[in-house]
Amino acid sequence: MNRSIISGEDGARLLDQAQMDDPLFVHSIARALHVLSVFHKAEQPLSLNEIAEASGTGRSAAQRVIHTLRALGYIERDETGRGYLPGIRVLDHTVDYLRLNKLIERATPVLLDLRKNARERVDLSLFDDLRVVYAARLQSKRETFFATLVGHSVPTFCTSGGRAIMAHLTDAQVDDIIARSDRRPFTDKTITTPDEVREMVREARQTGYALTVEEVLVGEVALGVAVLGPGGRPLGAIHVAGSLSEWTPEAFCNRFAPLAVEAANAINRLR
Amino acid sequence: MNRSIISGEDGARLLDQAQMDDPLFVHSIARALHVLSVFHKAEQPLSLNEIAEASGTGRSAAQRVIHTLRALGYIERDETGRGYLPGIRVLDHTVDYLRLNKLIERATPVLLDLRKNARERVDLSLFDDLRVVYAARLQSKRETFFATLVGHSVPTFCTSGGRAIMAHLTDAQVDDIIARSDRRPFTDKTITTPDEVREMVREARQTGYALTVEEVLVGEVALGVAVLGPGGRPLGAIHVAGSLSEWTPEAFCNRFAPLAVEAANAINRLR
DNA sequence: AAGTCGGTATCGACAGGCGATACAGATATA
DNA sequence: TATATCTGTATCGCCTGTCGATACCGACTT
Repeated sequence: MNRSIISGEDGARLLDQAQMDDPLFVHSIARALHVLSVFHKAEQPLSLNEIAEASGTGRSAAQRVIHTLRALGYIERDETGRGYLPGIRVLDHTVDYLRLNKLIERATPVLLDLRKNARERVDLSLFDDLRVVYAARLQSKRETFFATLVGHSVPTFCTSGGRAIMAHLTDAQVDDIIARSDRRPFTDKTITTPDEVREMVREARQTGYALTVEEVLVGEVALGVAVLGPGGRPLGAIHVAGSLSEWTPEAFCNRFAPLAVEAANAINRLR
Repeated sequence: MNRSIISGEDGARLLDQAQMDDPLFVHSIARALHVLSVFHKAEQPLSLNEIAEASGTGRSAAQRVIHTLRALGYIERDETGRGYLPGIRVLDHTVDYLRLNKLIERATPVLLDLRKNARERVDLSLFDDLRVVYAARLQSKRETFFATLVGHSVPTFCTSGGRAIMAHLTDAQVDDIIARSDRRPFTDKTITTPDEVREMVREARQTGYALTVEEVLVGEVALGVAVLGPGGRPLGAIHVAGSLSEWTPEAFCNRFAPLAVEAANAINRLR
């Protein structure tokens, strides 16, 4: 049974025991955000009871949290039908994050230029440990709903950008990421064995880019190149994604690898 | 002095007296989210003291809130230089909001199709009282950084989409929105007087769309059509935006008004 | 050194959030 | 119609977890 792409990576980091007895840690904040995070696994509006159960919070606490988040605009009622949904207010923080992120700012013009030349979908993803998060998405002609979503995250180990990023980490760090990752496959082609992933990373170290074929989405070929920060540390990656109905993996690679590598270099130089 | 587009509309709704003595209202949540909202007015990383001052929270409380939000990934340190920034974790909620919003889901394919035909920038904005919030952005060839930001918000009264939305409200509601809006101009062409705005809304009621020329961005012409929900209530709008270097307002209107109206109808029918 | 600013840590008091419980309306099952 | 099970909402006293004050440490400036 393959994994659904819909729910994506679970961003909910379970609160470890460590911060349970951190005197500076404000638990009510964690509870509230944990309640809001429950929607990450949801595929429809959630009722009070569902939220309470899914978040492990009691009914009473969940009620008060929802009440508060609703008053602040972070949760809304589903207009048609019953239940709650995330509120539009979360988008205020989205734009704050995107706006204030220096990498996104300096990458955007380069990406727009790349998309103009490539005429395929171009994305910028940000490295976040076990996952990469799409922060900018420039569509091509025909796309799916999910290919337009900012904030969508996918595992580092099985994406082109993630492998290009790992190519700039030490072997120990790569092994660590692979070991801690949930490596359930998305498609029949998802490469999940540690050895194979390591091999892909080694290849990426040679060529300067990583190519994945149908590892996350059937019919999709994607090419990723890492974007670097101070000290050569990888901060994210740029992706070019196309359809196997139009390209063989080899042709795709020949056509876009130089463009993408050049774009990544341009971004790195802007530092 | 014209208003900067950078900071956008201030999404921070001040907590009224009403919820001060609401027994269900959890104040620590409000405080935390208020601290996070401080970045809405920021244009660079903020220090602890700046956050404390800007949020009106004391140093101690701000410290604990920041500490907690940082542990959860909602705030990060600026790697180069000092201070704090919003954390990547906020994008998890972004994707939850976008994913679970039925309007966005059913509008996306239509928008992608519209952009394919129009070959200009196409946006979907959502109606949120005094402002409209961009929820989907499909770029054209050359764009600016800000034109790619999901979550960016602009005032209802002076945008094409906002006026198209107001055309579906009662006169009383329109007057209310105009009266409560911060009507400082963005450019020299921003129409700010209540009478003129009302006149534009009346026009939009006639034609079924609204056109704005350089009211938010110099050199930009934008056309908006409302998207409706149950009972004919406007939920948002689709926009087509182009450059005055390529189009006269009339030509732009003749070319794209039919396309945009048709697209909006298609979205409404999908209900 | 003396001053400022950034970030961190400690601690006792008391407000404010916690859980339990109850209530009301809608939809379902018999 | 009665009964059950969902919704969402409201009340209240106890006790815990958060608050503000204050102190501390290091990095820059002057």
